[in-house]
Amino acid sequence: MAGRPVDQQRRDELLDAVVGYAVEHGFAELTWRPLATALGVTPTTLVHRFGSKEQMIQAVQQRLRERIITETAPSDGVDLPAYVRRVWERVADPDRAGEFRLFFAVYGQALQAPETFADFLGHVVADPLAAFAADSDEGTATLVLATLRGLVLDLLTTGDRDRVGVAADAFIARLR
Amino acid sequence: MAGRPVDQQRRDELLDAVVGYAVEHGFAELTWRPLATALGVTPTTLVHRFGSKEQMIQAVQQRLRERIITETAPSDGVDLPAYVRRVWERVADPDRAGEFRLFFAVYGQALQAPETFADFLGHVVADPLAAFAADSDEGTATLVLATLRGLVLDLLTTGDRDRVGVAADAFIARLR
DNA sequence: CGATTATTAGTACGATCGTTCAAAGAAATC
DNA sequence: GATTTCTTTGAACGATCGTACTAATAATCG
Repeated sequence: MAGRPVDQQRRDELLDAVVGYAVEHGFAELTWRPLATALGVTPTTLVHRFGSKEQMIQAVQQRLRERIITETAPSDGVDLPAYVRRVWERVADPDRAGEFRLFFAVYGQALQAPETFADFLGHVVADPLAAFAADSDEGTATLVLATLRGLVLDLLTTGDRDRVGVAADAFIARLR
Repeated sequence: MAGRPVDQQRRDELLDAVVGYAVEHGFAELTWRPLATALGVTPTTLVHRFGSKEQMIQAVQQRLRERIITETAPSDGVDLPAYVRRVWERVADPDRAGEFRLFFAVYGQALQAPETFADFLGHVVADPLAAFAADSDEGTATLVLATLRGLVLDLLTTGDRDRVGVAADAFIARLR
């Protein structure tokens, strides 16, 4: 008594397309009709797939976490400065700028609707913190995470790779 | 040939009320009718006062900058560590948490709509950076700003004042 | 006083929002 | 082949959105 099986590949493909649309057009413009038009489907298809807009948003932020937060780990046994440098090079990658802009857009909205984004807020600090704390103490891990996030914010705002790069180098050098 | 004079006090009062509403209800819920109802006026009053919703948003983010970014300056001649500590104590003030949540909500949206928020993005880093750079070099100023912003993000997310406070202390101590 | 401008209100318009409903084709099991 | 489940569609609903228009009242200048 099993009907047509779930097409997981199609579901992942749809979610990735939604995230891509959000990266391009902004988190605030994530509405059924323009999104569906851009994806070449009807709004009903998206509604059926995600259930509701809030559930779709939850799926998007969860995928974002997978793409961004999980990128932090693991350290592969190298020492902390080398580990932090590698993470920095990843998060400062210009190809990732769109993803991080969306990340901070979701983050900002999450801070103003904590109950709706409880999942996001529960992991956005705790997960990378645990990764950094494995190679240092909790205070240093907190500092590393905060500094990296702040530097990325600066980079996304000003685009000044030279100045921000110097600051990142100085920070990493001081970790030794 | 001058008619009734502009009531600047009333205008400031209205803008402050709008910012207060945004702090409470979130940046995403900033729409004419619920806002007007909460403020005890009609939507038309707000439209006439601010011109359009986009102009109102611009006014809100400008007021936010005045409240938050300007709070960073000045250093009053004390050395950098003492200056940074004083700024940290201000931005970590629990009474300011609502304002900073709104700040990061606006910031996140600004990153995804740079042309609309050009004013905000043009000042959000440059202004405090100039304040910190007056007492240090550009690299250190960049690092200080990024770290403070990141620590505030952590604090708003987790509320873990102890852990974040330890990290802030360690950072400031390392500035000497 | 008359002219002018600011402030506030009431009404209404078109657009877009999220969501629901009925229905058709596709892919699996029995 | 009948049944079941997944996928997708088109049409439509009520609600809310930003905004324009008209008008009344208040405060200033000439």
